[in-house]
Amino acid sequence: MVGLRERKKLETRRALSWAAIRLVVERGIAGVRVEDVAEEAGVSERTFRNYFATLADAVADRHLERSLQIADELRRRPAGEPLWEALRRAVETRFGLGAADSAPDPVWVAGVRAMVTEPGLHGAMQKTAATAAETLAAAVADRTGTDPERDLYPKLVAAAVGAAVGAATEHWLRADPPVPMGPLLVEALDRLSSGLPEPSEEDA
Amino acid sequence: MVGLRERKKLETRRALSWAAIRLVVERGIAGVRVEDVAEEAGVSERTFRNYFATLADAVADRHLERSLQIADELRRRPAGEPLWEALRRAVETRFGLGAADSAPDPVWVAGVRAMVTEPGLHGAMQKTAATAAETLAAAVADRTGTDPERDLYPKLVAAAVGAAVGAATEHWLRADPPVPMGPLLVEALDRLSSGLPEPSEEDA
DNA sequence: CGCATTTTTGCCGATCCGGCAGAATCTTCG
DNA sequence: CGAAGATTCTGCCGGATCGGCAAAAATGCG
Repeated sequence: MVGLRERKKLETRRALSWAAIRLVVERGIAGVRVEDVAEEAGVSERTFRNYFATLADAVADRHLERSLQIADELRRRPAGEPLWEALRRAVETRFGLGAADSAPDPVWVAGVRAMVTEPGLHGAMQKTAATAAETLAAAVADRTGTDPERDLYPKLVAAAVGAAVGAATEHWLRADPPVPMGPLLVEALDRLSSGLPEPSEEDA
Repeated sequence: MVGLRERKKLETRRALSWAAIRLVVERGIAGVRVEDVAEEAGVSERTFRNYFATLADAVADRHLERSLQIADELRRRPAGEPLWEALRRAVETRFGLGAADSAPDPVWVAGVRAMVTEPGLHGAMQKTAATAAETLAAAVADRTGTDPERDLYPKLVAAAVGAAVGAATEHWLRADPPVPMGPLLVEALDRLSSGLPEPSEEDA
């Protein structure tokens, strides 16, 4: 039972985050004040601060929400499925933007590009990655019967997956001509689960 | 030929960073103002800002310097050595604190603990990791004859190694009773280079 | 020593940041 | 429905951050 309150809160949060993304894409982070974002979202500056500590956090929030869904999706995969298979599917489902058939939301793509490009956003992005990794580690631990507190394994897997997604994203943004995201993700994860052997020859 | 100028500049930088670490360990990040750090290091607050954008950056700077050395060390490894062997040695050399024989610097350990513990430092730490990963990726690319711009491989490896070091560090800090860092690092990297297979049974 | 270059510093306005308390809004319960 | 209770929004405010600017100090060089 989600009351009106919860819903409005989430609405405000998303409105603020989207406003922050739009404005930062438009003017660059240096040209955006917290006040501007608050106004764009129709709340006071003080309210902005009730939701986010910094402008960068607001920008990164949409990315965080997406990232956290990987763990959700992993838990949703059938129990019998091998871990890396499940991880690949989970990541593909939640991050496989830019498929050949459906064009991704241009605002979102511009937003991601800004997040990767603007140095002022890197901190928040990395913090996002860390949070997502922790959540994913818990899901991996549950699936593999390990303990995040005692075993190195789940956090290692989570961090490695995060690294793979990050590397794939960066590569995807740079790609010219554009390539679909899905295959890049699959390639990165497959390499990971094969132990990252040195590429034998030119595999351009 | 490094002039007096260069040397003094580096000295000031390190003095500021160490001062920041000491004070943050002592009072927590919330209890430290930039002004305090500047005073402790014997320079003006404005000068602090010539070196670091934020207090957190100053704290993380020693860690950054260490992290960048992994790439140096990798380049120093013999060319014939397999990549993962070289990576393991490089990481072990630069990060293998807490060996059974020599106790690590307590101030440094407390500093690392603070960096991992204090949420206010996470952003700077992650930024550090990202910078180090980029540098390491370049070294990996050189060694494997790949191109960081075109190939996914070097960044993927660098990010994965960073993840392994991070997971090992976190685990090391939590370990009670304390365990030496070296073996943890080796374990993490070996698992990586074996494709992170699911742990078969209880391997407590 | 005297000049060129680089670094340090004080000054200052814009902005950030978060505690506080009252107003506004939603929720629960009689 | 209406009042009490809980939560959120907002204005106010002072301390701290942040970075541009130009004068002063330190360093390097001929």
